[in-house]
Amino acid sequence: MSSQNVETRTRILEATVRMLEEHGGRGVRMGDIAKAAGISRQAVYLHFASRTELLVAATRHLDKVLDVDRRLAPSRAATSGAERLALYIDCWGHYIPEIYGVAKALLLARDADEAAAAAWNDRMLAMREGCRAAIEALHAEGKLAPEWAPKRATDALWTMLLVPNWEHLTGVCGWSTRQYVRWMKTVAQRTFIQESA
Amino acid sequence: MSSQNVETRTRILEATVRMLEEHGGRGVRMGDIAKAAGISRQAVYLHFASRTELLVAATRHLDKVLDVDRRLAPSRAATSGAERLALYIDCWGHYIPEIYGVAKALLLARDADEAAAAAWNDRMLAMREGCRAAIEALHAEGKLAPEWAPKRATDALWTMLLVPNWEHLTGVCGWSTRQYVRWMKTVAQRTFIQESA
DNA sequence: AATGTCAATTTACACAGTGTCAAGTAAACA
DNA sequence: TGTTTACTTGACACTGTGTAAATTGACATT
Repeated sequence: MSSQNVETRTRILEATVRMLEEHGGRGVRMGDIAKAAGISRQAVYLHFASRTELLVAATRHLDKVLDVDRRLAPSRAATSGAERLALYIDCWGHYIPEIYGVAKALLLARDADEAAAAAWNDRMLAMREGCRAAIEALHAEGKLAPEWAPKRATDALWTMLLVPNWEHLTGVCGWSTRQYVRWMKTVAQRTFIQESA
Repeated sequence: MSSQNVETRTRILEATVRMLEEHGGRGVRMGDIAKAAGISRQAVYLHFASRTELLVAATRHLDKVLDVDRRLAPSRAATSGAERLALYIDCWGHYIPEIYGVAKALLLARDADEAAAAAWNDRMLAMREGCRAAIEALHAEGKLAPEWAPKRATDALWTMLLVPNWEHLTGVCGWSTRQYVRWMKTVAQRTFIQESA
């Protein structure tokens, strides 16, 4: 793998991310990406075996560039379950708009391609892990509202935070991401945190 | 339009609904539907100009068969805002699994076809109207939690009740529809109904 | 200077699914 | 008998993905 090879690969990934961002993840073809990267469509296949593989690689590339781990640090450092929950929602809620183009493309590819579905699943399972940790922190403090088993609460929080909900609220309803985050925090607090007398 | 014509049209619609139910709205082609209806693929185009048009007609057909209006009656007859909200969630929550196949197909077609997107939008706006009415009923009683403007609360409830959330909870998380309905009611109550002292 | 290697190019094509078009058929009806 | 209606068959255009083969141009090795 020569350095030329790596450079071209990176250029393709950057072009992919750029194009997907610009077009909201819709209607971007292999040829469009190739053109944006300044190479031929077929040359893209020298680096990525399929469209899905390219999308998955673009997702990973973007995660690296945006440094997910650093962003998650505040939530991990929280001193209470309630704080951890709020900080996690903050982090994820502001992350969504930055990955939206690529995420949407993968989300769409999912319908046609099993591999894309699996890749998206993986990603969402990683996100679920954050939800689980926040719920677990609450549970450990005895602050999880008593009617929720931790697993069930995790599923519920996980579902609330799914990309399509952000998409609908900001796209169709016209909310800002800030409003979205605020609503998610409110609902999560009222739903999962035990009311203290 | 002869009676022969109408009969065939109905047969196509029924085959469409059946096939989409069976396959969860995925991977059903025009040829498959034609075969299920006992006619040639091209004959389908004598009745419906495009796949999208067929899907939209199938949606309407199913709505008629399942009699949405009758189902909504209990919610409309509710004597309090809280009751109206709960009954609406009940009604819609149990309706989703019955329309899921067709709804999913339309949801998928949306990505490629503007007309499908518009049709789905229409449908969802009708659903929103139910949300609005429930929130409005709460608001009229002074029971809407004070931090929510009615429009914003409507958007929030609307989003919660979107099909993908049901899909995720019942599909990926393995919840039953009953559990889904229960969780939605709980969240809606805690989020939108003012805590009385 | 000849040779080999490698990235990338161009051209061509297979495949799936939608939608169109033209010609033909079979029954109903005037 | 001729016409209309509903449908059939078969062929084909279009789009986008993915595959394959022959070619070019730059570099490195010997």
